[in-house]
Amino acid sequence: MKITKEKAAENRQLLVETAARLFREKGIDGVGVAEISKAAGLTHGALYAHFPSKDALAAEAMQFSTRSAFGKVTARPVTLQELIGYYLAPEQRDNLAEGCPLAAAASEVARQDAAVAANYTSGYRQMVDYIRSRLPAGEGQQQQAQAIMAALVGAISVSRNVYKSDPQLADEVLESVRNLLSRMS
Amino acid sequence: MKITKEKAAENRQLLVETAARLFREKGIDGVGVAEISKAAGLTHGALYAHFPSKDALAAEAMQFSTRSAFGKVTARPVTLQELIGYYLAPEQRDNLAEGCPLAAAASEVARQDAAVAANYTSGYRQMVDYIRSRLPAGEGQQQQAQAIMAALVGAISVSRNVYKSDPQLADEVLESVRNLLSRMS
DNA sequence: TGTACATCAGTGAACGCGCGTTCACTGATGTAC
DNA sequence: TGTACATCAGTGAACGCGCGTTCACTGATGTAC
Repeated sequence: MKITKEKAAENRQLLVETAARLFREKGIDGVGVAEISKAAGLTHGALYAHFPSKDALAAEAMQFSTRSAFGKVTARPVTLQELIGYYLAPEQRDNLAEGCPLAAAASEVARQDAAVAANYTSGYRQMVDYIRSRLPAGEGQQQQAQAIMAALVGAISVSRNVYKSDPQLADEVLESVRNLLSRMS
Repeated sequence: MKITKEKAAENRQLLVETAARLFREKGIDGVGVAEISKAAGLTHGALYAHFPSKDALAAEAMQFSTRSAFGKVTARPVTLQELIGYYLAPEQRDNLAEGCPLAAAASEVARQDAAVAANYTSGYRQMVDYIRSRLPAGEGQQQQAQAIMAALVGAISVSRNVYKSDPQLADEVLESVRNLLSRMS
């Protein structure tokens, strides 16, 4: 049952988007190709018509989710202050599936396929460049931007990890890093 | 072939230590009970004589590794400056198996058993308290300590993730956060 | 425009494999007499 | 101290299950005439 080229392209894109969501939610090793395919309304055989392997899909999903997260941040002009507030909101922490992949895969990427890691690195660089563009000109701009991005990733990650046993502590983590970064920018 | 109580206790401890190392190195979902048992010189059956499930072992391993990492940090009196330098050294990044579990499991704990998460939270609190004790007295001490710990976790995680595609960038991340935290403490 | 056929996205059964867990069994240790 | 027996840490085969991947097949689409 062949379908139109247009529909096939749609299905491919749907697989990437579904994978990007599920990988962030459950981890790359935490979801199978069957689950991804089913969630996209297809069978796993169809997935292999579009991607040579799960790793290849993971690499493309990482690219998609970094771009998508970056797009949300840069949709309209925001100050660094607003960016930090947006990134470290409890809603971001609780929205794993659509959140920043740099945090969602924080301890997983180093163990993944090289292509996945390469796309993670690109996503990180893109965010650092954007943060840098919002910093006052001067020496150490690049370093500051890198430190801010790393602190954001750490804050969201730790907040998620302690959330189940101590939701109040989880909120405090976000607030603390928000204050730390505000004081210095 | 029963063995002495003493030897059995040793074997149990060996399983915990081996698991703590392997879980940090490959992720909790990335190692099986067979691999852990074999690395400890036992069979998986023996593992189940000591622990009711892999989750139970994971919880104990998390407790062990947080304590062990904390012990290394507090072995001798150090300033906050030294702590940050120690934690954000490239050697720490490259020594996943014996490093800080708060970073090694950064994006994995939220998806794990509640007992694992609870021990992660205890470990985090312990580190925050220690950092706090090294901060100059004053308002916002607790917040500062939390922010520092989160930034440390983020820096190590991001540095590990970008290392494979860009080792130089990985070093820059560590240096940037080192500078950020130095400037404010 | 109508017909014949090649293409190929998608289906679903099957593959080998490793997972966490269970369980009957072993045999040296630890204990009771 | 010596003997008889209960205990239980550890072994290894087996369990059902889900994993990533392969492949023969289907049938509507797209193309060539």
